[in-house]
Amino acid sequence: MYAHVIVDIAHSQVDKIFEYSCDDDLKVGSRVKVPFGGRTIDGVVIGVSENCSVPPSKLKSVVSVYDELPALVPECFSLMERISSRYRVPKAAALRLFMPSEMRHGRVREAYDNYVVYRGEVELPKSARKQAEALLYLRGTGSAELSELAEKFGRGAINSLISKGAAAVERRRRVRNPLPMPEQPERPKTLTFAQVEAIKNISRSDKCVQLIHGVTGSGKTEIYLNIIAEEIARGKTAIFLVPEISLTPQMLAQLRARFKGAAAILHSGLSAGERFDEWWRLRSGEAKIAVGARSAVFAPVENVGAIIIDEEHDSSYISESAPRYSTVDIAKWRAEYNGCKLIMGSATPSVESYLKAKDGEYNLITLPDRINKRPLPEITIADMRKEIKRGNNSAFSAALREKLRNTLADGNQAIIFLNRRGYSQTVICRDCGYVAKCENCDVTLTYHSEDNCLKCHYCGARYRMIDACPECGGRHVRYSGTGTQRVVADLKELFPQAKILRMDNDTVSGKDGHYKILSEFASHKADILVGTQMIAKGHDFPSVTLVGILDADMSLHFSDYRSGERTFQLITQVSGRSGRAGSPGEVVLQTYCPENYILRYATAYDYGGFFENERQIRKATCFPPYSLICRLMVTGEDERAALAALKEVYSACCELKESHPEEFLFLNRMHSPIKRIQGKYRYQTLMRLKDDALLPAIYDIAVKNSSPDVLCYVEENPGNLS
DNA sequence: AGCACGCCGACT
DNA sequence: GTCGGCGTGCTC
Repeated sequence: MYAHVIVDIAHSQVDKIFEYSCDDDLKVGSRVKVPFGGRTIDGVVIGVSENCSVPPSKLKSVVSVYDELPALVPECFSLMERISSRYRVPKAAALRLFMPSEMRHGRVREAYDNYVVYRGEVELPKSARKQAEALLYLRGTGSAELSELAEKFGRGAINSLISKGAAAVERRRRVRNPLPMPEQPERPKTLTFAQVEAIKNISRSDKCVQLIHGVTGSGKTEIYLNIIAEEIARGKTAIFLVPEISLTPQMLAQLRARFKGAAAILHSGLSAGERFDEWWRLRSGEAKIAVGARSAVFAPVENVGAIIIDEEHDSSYISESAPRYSTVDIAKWRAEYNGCKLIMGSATPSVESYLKAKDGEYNLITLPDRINKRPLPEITIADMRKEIKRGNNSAFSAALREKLRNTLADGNQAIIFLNRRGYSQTVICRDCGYVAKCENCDVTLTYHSEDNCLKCHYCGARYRMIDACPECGGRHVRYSGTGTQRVVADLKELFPQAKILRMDNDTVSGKDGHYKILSEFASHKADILVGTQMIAKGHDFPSVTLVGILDADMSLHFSDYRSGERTFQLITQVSGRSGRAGSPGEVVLQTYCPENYILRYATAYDYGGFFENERQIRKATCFPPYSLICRLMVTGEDERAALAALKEVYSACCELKESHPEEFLFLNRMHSPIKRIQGKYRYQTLMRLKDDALLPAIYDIAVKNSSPDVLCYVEENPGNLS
């Protein structure tokens, strides 16, 4: 037999099938070790054949097979083909998506513990006190972990019992369980009429993609869980995707209560071992539901009955490193392959998806009310220009302060949202205007008070705080702008008795970081949660009755066609954290431009109005989804080499424009707004295209001009243009 | 991607 | 005379 192998080298020159002789029982999908150019490397068997197309002189044989059960399910190969051709990456790069990275090179394995098992009584000398104690204990428990026994009774005593035959050592598999929690009681929930109707609507629909537009708190999660339960009952599996970090304690508890061990978590926060074990639980069929962030769309499940993408609009569903796949694309392909439905949900669907639903490509399900007709929180606009005129220079409007005081007095919780980490935005010299910048990146540094230093939020570099201006020697160095740290400090002064938690990139470092902060807040161990973007997503905190949005218009001023959409989504999502249980919630939205139409629609919870307005603007100006923005990035440490590559790339794009003038709405080359990140210069060719017809050609230009020292890549409708 | 093979400059 | 620079080419 001959194995057709893709070797684990993601390079165009070896992006082909290599043949090896192998045993007759080698299964397609197996991970193997193969000799390759004088060394041994990993590969994946994508097919086997009776005959061989390479000359015998070249032929070598498979060295070893990693797993009994082939790691890859058959579906992977069709996905591999589509990914590698759609995103122009070598097949090996596409294959890597299907396995946790730690599994490559066989770095992680199953974990085992040594157990001591009781075998029976033996005659012990009177003097052997410890042995007698240990034996008594062991008789009671039947078996116990070796390390635990050794600690209790001494390793010597245990060894003696083993040699006398009273006990034996047994190796037992230990399945590493991420975020272990006590057994969750099943809480039977009766569905509302609207939820039942939504589920019926979905099952009746003959369309592949279902879009649930449901206001925050309308009970989308319960709909997902019911659909999953139905599919599991039919013997199918399910994939449940949530945005990057929103695998909240509540969500986990619900899943565990409902599905027990049938749910497996795939998440970047897991340890290598935990991810390995969860992955194999899915692969072996023991677990049926893959829950996780975008990479879980590649979960090793067969016979998929439903794929769910919660918070469909979230930017974390687009991969930011090669292959730059869209999770929705992959999910559609998998749904197609399995003949199942893709169910996407959001309170603020992306303009693109909502348009597809309106146009009839997706089935649209609308849930206009919160559960039990609970009202959406009322949003009060605080005009910060007036506050300043009144002499209030603090970060908090009078209205927000007042409402915070009341909320705390009532024993409720509040969330304060702002989009800026650190203590203050930056330090500026009042004498000459000098602003501290990172040496490796073209961005200003942010002051962090806890370690009294300046940090770069792009590369993480730390610099000593300056007390004099390095340019002019002036001593009037001042902070400007407010960050989360500063807000916490100010709040502590205003409300010394309140317990305040901060959640941003600085405080959630490490495994389970988010989980810890969120569960601390959820169990009411703090009164106020201050945070960035990451507190906006899908969390359910029943006692939160006040949400303060400190800089609502910050994201409005980015020169980006999606800034309006993002601001609307952000305000709606953050507001949705308020008043989810008993008492009605409130929101204070602070802004310097209260008349802005996006803020008007957001405060009125008018998604329909927002969408129609936005759609007309996009159509009139020819922006996505009525066109495709394509950014061809050129980055490298050597500025001259990068510029040379940019020139090549740009002239290739110009040629393309000449042969297809009707496709191009815009074409230009330029510096990226941030000229350097982590020591790499960044140039770009920016295009706006009528449709995706020329995409393959543009990917081609990027691939052809990439070299070891200059990286070229394509971004489609990039989320930000920094 | 690695690691061979291969052809020209400054050293024990 | 050789050691080593990294330019092309191949890996079943």
